[in-house]
Amino acid sequence: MNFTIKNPNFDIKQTFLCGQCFRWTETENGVFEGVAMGRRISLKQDGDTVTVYGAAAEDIPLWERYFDLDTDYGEYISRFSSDETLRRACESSGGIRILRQEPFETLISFIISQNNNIPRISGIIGRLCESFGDDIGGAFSFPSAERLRGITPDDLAPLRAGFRARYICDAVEKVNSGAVSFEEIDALPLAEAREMLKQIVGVGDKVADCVLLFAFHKLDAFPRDVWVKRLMAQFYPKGLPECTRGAEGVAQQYLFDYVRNNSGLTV
DNA sequence: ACCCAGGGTAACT
DNA sequence: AGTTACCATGGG
Repeated sequence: MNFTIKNPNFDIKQTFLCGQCFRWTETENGVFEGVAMGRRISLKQDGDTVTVYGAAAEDIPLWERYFDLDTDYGEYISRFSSDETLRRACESSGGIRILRQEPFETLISFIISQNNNIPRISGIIGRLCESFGDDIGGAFSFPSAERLRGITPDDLAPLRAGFRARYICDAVEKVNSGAVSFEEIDALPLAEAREMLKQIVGVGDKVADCVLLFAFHKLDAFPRDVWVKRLMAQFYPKGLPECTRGAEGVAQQYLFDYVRNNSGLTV
């Protein structure tokens, strides 16, 4: 079935292409297709109306949660706009919503992301899904940690993930053993949740914060990649402005998308 | 041939 | 505590 979403500050193109997720692709003029939570849907946006195609009726609440439709982003935009740089970032990228993605998929995806570029990240993830995920009718789900139990770097050779293969294996093992517990991470404050994720070889501050922001919706997480380090040095040498307090991750994503899409900025 | 890519690790000061 | 080579792969 199909259903529609009317929600302010929701731009599917910005949301899907801002680098927080890797399994949504624009197939034809404005139509996005992808797989999340083992389900395949497509979406199209006309003005403030987003139409979702191919969703099961009972999954509507699940998608509403995935797209974070209950969060008032207008409030963040209003707060941020007291700062001039952030005001411009909101203008350019304020249609981004921080998705509530699946923890395991997000963890593996951002392990793969390190010292890598977005097209190749998507390629490696796609091959992981084709190799180990379930065929859900023309697409493949992201494999579970349980499905990947006991995997070795050699098993992952077809992915061409390079030195990251052993990091993936370590993550699978620690998730399956319970050393890394998503239930505990969900309940823990940012710093302690970060330390739990950093037990995994190949997970440092940046990857951990991406997982905490894009899967666990800890909006105070502030992933510092090369782009963010550059923009912080240029615009905020003394740190983020007060107006971002408690929603640093939302500001991060607006700023990241803003500087990446405006090559005129000297960052 | 060289550089970079949503970094992290190990081995150095 | 702060710096640096190296990591595997692919595109410019």
